[in-house]
Amino acid sequence: MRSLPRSHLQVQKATLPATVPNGTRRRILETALRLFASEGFHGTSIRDVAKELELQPSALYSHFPSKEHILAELVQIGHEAHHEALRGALLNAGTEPAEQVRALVRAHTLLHAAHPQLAVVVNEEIHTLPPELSAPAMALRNQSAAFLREVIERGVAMGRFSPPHAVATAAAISAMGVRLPYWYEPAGTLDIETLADIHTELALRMLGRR
Amino acid sequence: MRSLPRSHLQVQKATLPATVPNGTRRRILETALRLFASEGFHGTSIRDVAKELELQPSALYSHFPSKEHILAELVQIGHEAHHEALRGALLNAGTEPAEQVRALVRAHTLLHAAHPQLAVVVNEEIHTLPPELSAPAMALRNQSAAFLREVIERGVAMGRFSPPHAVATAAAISAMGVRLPYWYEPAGTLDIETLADIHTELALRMLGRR
DNA sequence: GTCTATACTGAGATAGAC
DNA sequence: GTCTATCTCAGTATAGAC
Repeated sequence: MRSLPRSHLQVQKATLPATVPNGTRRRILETALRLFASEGFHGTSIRDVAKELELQPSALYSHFPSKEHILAELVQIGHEAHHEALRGALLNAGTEPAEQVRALVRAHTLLHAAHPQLAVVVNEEIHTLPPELSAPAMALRNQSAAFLREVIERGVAMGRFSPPHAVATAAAISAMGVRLPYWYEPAGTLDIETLADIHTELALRMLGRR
Repeated sequence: MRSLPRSHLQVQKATLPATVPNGTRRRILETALRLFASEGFHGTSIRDVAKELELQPSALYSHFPSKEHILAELVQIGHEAHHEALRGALLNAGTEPAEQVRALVRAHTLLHAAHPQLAVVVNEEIHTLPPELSAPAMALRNQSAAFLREVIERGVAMGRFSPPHAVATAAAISAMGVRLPYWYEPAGTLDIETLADIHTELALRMLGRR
């Protein structure tokens, strides 16, 4: 390997949500995920993936019709897990805007901390997919973004929040989670529950909750 | 083009800081920057760059010894501009921690808003460089990160700031700027001066300034 | 579902004339 | 400093046997 890896992302075992069934297909996805996160999609060849799995390159084509379809599946899995986590969090959060923000930020942060490689690949490589392969994920992404936006707008309307700018503040809150895989190391001193608490506190401070 | 481009990044003229002298070398860097931002480093071929410039591929090798060296130059330019902007801002900011944070966040945000493609390429592709080519930029990056970290630590020590966690809050403040190119469109209703004000306000709220 | 073998294409880079 | 021509290799993917 000639390139400079993302150090802690590379060594970590690439974790996929439990929703993906075991078997060769899952092993392909896990291996591709780790390599895509470390070397990028275009920087990883079908041969690299096959070698890691001790398979011949041709064997992969029994499971996926193309390398792009492997990426598309990862992108879809990531977006489904994210959307499901936010939806579930909101469902159990009561009606108070501050509680809803807490639930959303907590879920957003925990997911990015638990699946850092998936987050990196999903966010950096979705643009390399042709539109027909990325469309379902993009739809989910828009819905997930709307969760936070709507909670903030409702909190503002109810007089609970006073952010300097609703859209920019929503982006800032989301950015905390999205950037997590680039600096946070789960093996360090800061555990992910504490981190989620910190992010909820930062989000509520940005929103000027009263 | 088969891939889904980052819509507004693709159409925008790729801007390089004024420090890069005019000439063929600059034109190569600008074109490579636009293509790398849209298609990724590995997704862009030397032939793509040459075609866009109406040159033969071999002509590029009179200006750069390899494709990787083009990327390395862009990464270096980006890090130098960033470091220079933060250093200059801090120099003119007085001694009050809140003023220093304001200056740093303002510079950080303005730079990411003014050079979105450069920010994207620098952050997503620096890892594809071999360590010897990325080392100078990595050194600058560490110094730039230290600016904000030290101002926050000093503010905490002086009793001016009360962030829930200094490191995580510094990361959150930085993330606002880094994620800007992925959602902010300069052509829209939110001008970059207002945006910089919003980000400084958000940063100071996160820090709990009194 | 995995293998061996290979087709085909596009990649980065170089040689040498002008 | 740019051109034409070309080398060499690695890439995705397929054919057909087991």
